[in-house]
Amino acid sequence: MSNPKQPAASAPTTAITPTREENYAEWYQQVVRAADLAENSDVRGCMVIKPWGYATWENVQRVLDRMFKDTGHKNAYFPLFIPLSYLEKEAEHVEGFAKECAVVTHHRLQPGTKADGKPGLVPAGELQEPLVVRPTSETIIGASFSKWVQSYRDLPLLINQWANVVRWEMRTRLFLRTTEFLWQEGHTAHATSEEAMVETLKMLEVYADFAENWMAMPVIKGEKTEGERFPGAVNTYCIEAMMQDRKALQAGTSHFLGQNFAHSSDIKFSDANGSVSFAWTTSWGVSTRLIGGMIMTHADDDGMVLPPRLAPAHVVIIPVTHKPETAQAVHDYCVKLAADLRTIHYAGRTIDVELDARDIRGGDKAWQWIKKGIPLRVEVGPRDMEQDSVFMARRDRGHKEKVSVKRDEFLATIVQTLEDMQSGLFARAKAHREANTQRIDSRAEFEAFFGVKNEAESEETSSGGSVKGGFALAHYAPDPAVEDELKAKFAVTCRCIPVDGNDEPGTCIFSGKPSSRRAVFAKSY
RNA sequence: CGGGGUGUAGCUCAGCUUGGUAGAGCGCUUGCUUCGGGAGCAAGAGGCCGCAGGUUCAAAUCCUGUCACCCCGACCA
Repeated sequence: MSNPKQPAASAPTTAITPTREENYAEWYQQVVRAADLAENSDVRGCMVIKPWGYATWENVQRVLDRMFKDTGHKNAYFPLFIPLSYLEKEAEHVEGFAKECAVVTHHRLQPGTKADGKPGLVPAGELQEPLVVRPTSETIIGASFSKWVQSYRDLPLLINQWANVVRWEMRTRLFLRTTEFLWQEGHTAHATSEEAMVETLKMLEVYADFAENWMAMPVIKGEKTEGERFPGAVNTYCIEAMMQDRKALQAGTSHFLGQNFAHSSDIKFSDANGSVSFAWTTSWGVSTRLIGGMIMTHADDDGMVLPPRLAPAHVVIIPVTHKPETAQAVHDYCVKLAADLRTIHYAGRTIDVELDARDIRGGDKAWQWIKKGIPLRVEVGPRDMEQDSVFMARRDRGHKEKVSVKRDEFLATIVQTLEDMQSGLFARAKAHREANTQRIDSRAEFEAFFGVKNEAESEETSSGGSVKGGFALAHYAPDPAVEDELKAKFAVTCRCIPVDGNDEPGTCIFSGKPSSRRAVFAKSY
């Protein structure tokens, strides 16, 4: 494939322009579009999740839902609308979310004159009390919990809901931060502080397990410092992943809420001795942001790369049928191959197959699937059929690197091949994180590692290849003032204080105070 | 809410300075030739130039107003 307009030495072409090196943020948008995962809606800040993206989310849901049920949780559904007064009950909670709430004030439209003087429909029937579109559901679920919990025998109460929420963000990006997004939120109530904390950490573990073993995205489990804590929580735990541009992505959170929401929602129970106590609650969630994490962890300059275990389809069969005399036979052969593949079990379901018999050119077709990130592509033409073999390409290898495999062998090894890709993706992502994680032992080293803010920004827009930083592991005695300064000067935040048990005494590189372990610092999404 | 920018075909944009009946590329439709890795040629469909005023014989173009969106900041899963 040569480009007549360019000299022979022209750079290799990529399916996505710009490349990650050239402009990471724009590359991300282009991958989402080229992979047909989602698109912008006419509604500001909202996205349309397209079938390929939604099917990926459905796989996330299916696997996580099983994990939640296996840990004793039940699904339920609570209203989209939250009375304003509910939100006002928990002081920190209001403060945290008030600035980004969509508020419903009317319940009817009627013909009238709009603000711009034109005739049209105008809101009528003002509500006595405005309703807030849930930015999260602690308060309204708390209201139910207070009714459901009377006795210690009602505890623990382990509930999850799959829902949409709305947070009126200033700046949005597909999957990573949209005004409306899909998520799950777990809400639990317990008799003791200890039990609630065990739950909080158990679900953190579930998230880490899912991220690493299903998304192939290595994560660091840790606790947030005060400034990054969920509004109203006593402790917030998180999983943090490193994206290919070395920025951190918070991929999931689990909160120990203490008795804060039990107080504000009046969740009380009588214990075995007949004395009344407030319950201890937790909440935890992951969202469609995970899809953004998958993209930024695995995708390359040719588009999406899906971890096989969560891919909407594992393999696409592309019949090569441009010779009319063999077209029908090839097609029949492919239908049979698809049927046989669909009997094979993999990662909790059967192999999902796309048989792409569309009447478009083969090269174009193959590239569409490359961009969508399907793990395996197999071409079957008359020559392959004669030899009873398929021509297979893996998405984690070069797009020209194809091998002829006997049909039986292909069927016998496909599970192993997919698992191989799955673990390969994880290993690659982990190696990238480790290569860009540094132990930092002084403030000077820290500043050199991240550079000053303005410098970093100009680098980002021009050549992403020289962006400084990554994960810095430094001793730190938590202090909000220090974090404010780091954010202002370096656009760096304390991502978390890891809970991996690797305690190590030292001194804070900012204050010189004693520190019992290293924290993770990074630029973040 | 501050600072910058942009509204023209489904998408990306040119045209505007210097007014003269609407353009390109991609995509789409049809036909022919191609076809084991992003095809070529030909024909075709598709736009009240964001909206409202004004200037003018004449406005995508100049003027005024307005709305929307985008980017940068403050805020965030």
